Amino acid sequence: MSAGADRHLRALELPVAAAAAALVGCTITHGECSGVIVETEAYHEQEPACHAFAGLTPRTRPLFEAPGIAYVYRSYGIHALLNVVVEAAGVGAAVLIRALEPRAGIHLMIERRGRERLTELCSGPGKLSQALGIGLELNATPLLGGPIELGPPPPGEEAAPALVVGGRIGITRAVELPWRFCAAANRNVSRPWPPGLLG
DNA sequence: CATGGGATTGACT
DNA sequence: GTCAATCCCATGC
Repeated sequence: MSAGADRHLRALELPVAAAAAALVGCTITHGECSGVIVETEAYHEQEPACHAFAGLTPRTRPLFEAPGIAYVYRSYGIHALLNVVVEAAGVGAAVLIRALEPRAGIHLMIERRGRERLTELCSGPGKLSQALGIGLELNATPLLGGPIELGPPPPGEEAAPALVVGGRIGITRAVELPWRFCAAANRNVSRPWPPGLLG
């Protein structure tokens, strides 16, 4: 087994921010569609941007379960957002998958999204759920051996990618936490940087 | 039971 | 840059 082939498994054992960083480069597969994770954010019950901050409720229950299951919830009444639950059972923490680089099932992604440009298929948390056909019915399902599969980096891509770290997007509280992790210079992130900004 | 607010996106000025 | 779509759920009466 080559180095890095179990990175997704090790990520599930880490504190949420480290897990979010480690998951960049790993893969998400649903049916015939798959992609490489290029953007994540960490959420933890001890900070107010996290749903689990409100405590254990019917909505947040999956966040408090054992690591390795999906937390899928509806955002703005329209979009399904996919999270990877991490940290020990009883602790509410999860990694939001914000963007993928499409790798397989691209024709089906195009059909579901109604767009053909590769960078418009999975470049956002709502977009990737639509592209992969992930809905609320997959909330709390396992990510190892379940309908959605969290996998290691593709063969030959086991090296940890360079990351850009910053504040999380689209929230109003705890924006100062540096808990957003993007694959540097990847065109599939939800908010690409202007040309040249990365140096 | 009524209300308000989103971990977003796409269309439009 | 602005803004509406749309619905689950936490909260408060």
